[in-house]
Amino acid sequence: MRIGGISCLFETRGGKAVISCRRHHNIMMYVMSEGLGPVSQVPSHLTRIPMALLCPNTNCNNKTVKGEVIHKGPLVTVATGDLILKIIIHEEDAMQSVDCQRMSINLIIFGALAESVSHRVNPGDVLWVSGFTVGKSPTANKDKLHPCNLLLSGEDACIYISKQRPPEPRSSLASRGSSLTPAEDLRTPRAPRYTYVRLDELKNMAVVNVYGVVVFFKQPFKSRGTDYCSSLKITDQTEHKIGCTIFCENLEDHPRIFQTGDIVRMHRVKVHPYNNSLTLVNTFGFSVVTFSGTVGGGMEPRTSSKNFQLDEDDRRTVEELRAWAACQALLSSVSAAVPLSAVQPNTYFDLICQLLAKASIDSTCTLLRVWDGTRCPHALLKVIVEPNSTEGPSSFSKHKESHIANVLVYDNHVEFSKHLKPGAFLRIYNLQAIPGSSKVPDLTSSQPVESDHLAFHLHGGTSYGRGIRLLPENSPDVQELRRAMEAFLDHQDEDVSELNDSELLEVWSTPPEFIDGDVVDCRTERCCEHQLQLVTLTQVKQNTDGQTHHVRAQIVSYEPRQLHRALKLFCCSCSAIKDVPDEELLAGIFSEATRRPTACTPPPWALSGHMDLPGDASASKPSVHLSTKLMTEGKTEQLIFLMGCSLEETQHLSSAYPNVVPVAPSCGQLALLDLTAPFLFRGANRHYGCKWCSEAAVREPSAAGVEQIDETIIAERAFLQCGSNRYLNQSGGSKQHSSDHGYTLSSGRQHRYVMGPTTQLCSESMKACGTERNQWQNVSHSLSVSAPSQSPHDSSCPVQGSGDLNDVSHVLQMSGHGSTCVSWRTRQRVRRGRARPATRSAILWSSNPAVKVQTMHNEAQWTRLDWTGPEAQHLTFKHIKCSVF
DNA sequence: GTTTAGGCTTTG
Repeated sequence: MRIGGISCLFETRGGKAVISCRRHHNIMMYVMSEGLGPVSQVPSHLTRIPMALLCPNTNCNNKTVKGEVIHKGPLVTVATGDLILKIIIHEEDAMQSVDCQRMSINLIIFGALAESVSHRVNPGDVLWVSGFTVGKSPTANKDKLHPCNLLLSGEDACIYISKQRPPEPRSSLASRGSSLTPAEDLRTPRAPRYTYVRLDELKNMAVVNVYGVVVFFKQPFKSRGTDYCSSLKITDQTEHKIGCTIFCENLEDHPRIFQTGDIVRMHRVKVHPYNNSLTLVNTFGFSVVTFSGTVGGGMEPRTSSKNFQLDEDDRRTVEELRAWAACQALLSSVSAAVPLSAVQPNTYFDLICQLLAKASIDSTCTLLRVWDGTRCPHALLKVIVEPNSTEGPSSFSKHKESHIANVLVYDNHVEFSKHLKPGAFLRIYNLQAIPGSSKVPDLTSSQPVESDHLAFHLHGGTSYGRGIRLLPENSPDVQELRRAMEAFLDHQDEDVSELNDSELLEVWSTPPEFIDGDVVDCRTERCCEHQLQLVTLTQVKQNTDGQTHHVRAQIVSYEPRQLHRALKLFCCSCSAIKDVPDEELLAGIFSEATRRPTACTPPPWALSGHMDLPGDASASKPSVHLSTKLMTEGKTEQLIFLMGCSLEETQHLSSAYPNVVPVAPSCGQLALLDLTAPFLFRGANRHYGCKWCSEAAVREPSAAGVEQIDETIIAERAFLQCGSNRYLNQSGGSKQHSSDHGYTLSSGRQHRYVMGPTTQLCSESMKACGTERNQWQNVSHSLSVSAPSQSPHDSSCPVQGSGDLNDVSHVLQMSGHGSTCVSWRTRQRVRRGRARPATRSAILWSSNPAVKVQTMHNEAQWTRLDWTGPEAQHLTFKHIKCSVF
């Protein structure tokens, strides 16, 4: 409703209308009283449209979308002062047949409406929205919600709110079993509910379900038995504090606690006596769900359970515990996370940060280079490490460097750190800030450690909850971190904009062939000590005398648009560079190979047989060839040669066997497939041969040969892990992967393919074909990058997600071998109420592997690159603005 | 239907 053209806030409470008008805000929000039927208050000219039917060209005139709020994000203030709020609503009464991804949708609300809604809407409320526009959701691949967003801004945007019934005064902890109203029973038949026991009513050896506020916790650590062990202490309104010990083999089954004050719901824990008190230990069927402890915060359950239930009573219980805990002293003394800007010397604190780079110092110490967008007022410890021992960028701009903290983590945390990737968001628990000099292990005298600087140490062990936790993207802490980083980057942009582009010689895509004859203004933040002599980039490239030139470069756009195209296969032997083949092409090569006549003489060193693939009794069985030598050494499964498998099946099997080589009959003998296809599958990583340098022959592997693979793999382990982490899954496990690739990768007992009892061994009449050693030397020479497949994510949103992009640049930097392509991070920014991609990315190629391309770490600033003449001949500039100086 | 650990008074 709009009154006299003045935008208003209109509420009805208990049947009474409350109208307030604000001249300067366009707020159209209606809070409907519970007593009145909400539908009757939504204007009749609005037609409800099911969420499933929403698409970017939907006609939104006089349409309304209804849904229950299942998530409310924080109110975000962007650099321009605009406000943005994201809410997820769920269409509860959608038809069963509807694609469930389309039943929940993001609402992006801008301006004053965002602020009002943020204050008045809570999870559980039901909204009718109108006056929206439909946009493509850039996060659909990630959040698995509706492929569209509803955007609410401007005068037409309007939200009708039906408030959730206020909590009843009774305690929901007491008697859940009888709390259903008859109406609820009739509407939705529910699974049996759980009864929760208060912490003062625990009976010895009873198996119970409990709720509690976390007052202490340790991250899961490896026990001496088979499991990881989590230790936590919880309390509730009874003020009893109960220790809990959770043993689970899988980390994801442990409570996902980020901080004290979080709320846990545990099912099936057993009460054990210990030291004159009671402890809860998980028992069969255990499951745990964790919620943020923030009053009014989101209700996203953190759990790995697939069938968990969460109803109104649960939400109420969580809110009651939140409200209760907020008034207790028990949590006020806990160490809250502290930004770098507020770190005090000689204190222990938690740091929420992003990992930028890491480097191993020695077997007991790893350096984590982190930042949180704020600057520590104290001088920070500098640790000098070899650039090639660093994972992630080895240097940063001076400005960014001043915001980076060096964290030294010890002992058990070293192991955990191995799994961290640059770009990850972390909470580091119980960091100590130590002033003064600090000895860092294994640093030579040429690598001095500065004194009187603040050093951050994460000591070994798990005492005081010491540990590191990966934070998910949707955590409020990460969102806040991102805002701080955006602020940093925005500030940086302001510095850059002071440069006058017209004063610079700009070169797009290719180096210029001439200079206008005018003197180029060489003002720059860097001073060059050499004599300045202006030359063109062409002259730089043609120069053969080895003179060093300085080139100033700034990225203005990026290529290729599809990120996976940024990865190239590079052959060190012949310097060939080629694209990573896409999945369709590869599938075709495998498919063609399976159709070949199978008559073939296996080599004499192999034992051959068949492999049973589950669920495919009618199809011809793939052949498998194993090395007799490896078998006698007990390494039968180290390396298998597979014939007659599709790409998908090969990928499946590579999750169960460490080294899988696809082969096909060729001229009656065993041969590798066309070398366009990978010749070795190692987990999620694929290794490619070079068509020009490698022979497509299969030779007998030896233990030495297999070790050679291992050496190669070990040498490249970090970058291989990168590939595997990116393309296998995000959950850290090795089980699922579906939509991105169109097939599922599985491992573990459940889906493991086995070589069944039908394996036939026929070792006679086989023929050798070559020596063993060269084959694997070829392997080490020709393998390059793990192959990403063409995923819908890449093709539709090439610049989405800094994580992916970080991965790419990371992979490229790690690829070593002279594969000199460099990529920069891009970032998505929100400005003036709209998401606007600010692309700062480029790829620089060198056709000569000997040329080491210098890295530019600051995507928005001019960076100086130094090359000597002969090296420059091999350089190609793409989509960067260059100026010689 | 077995085992693991059972905070903590740190500290390279």
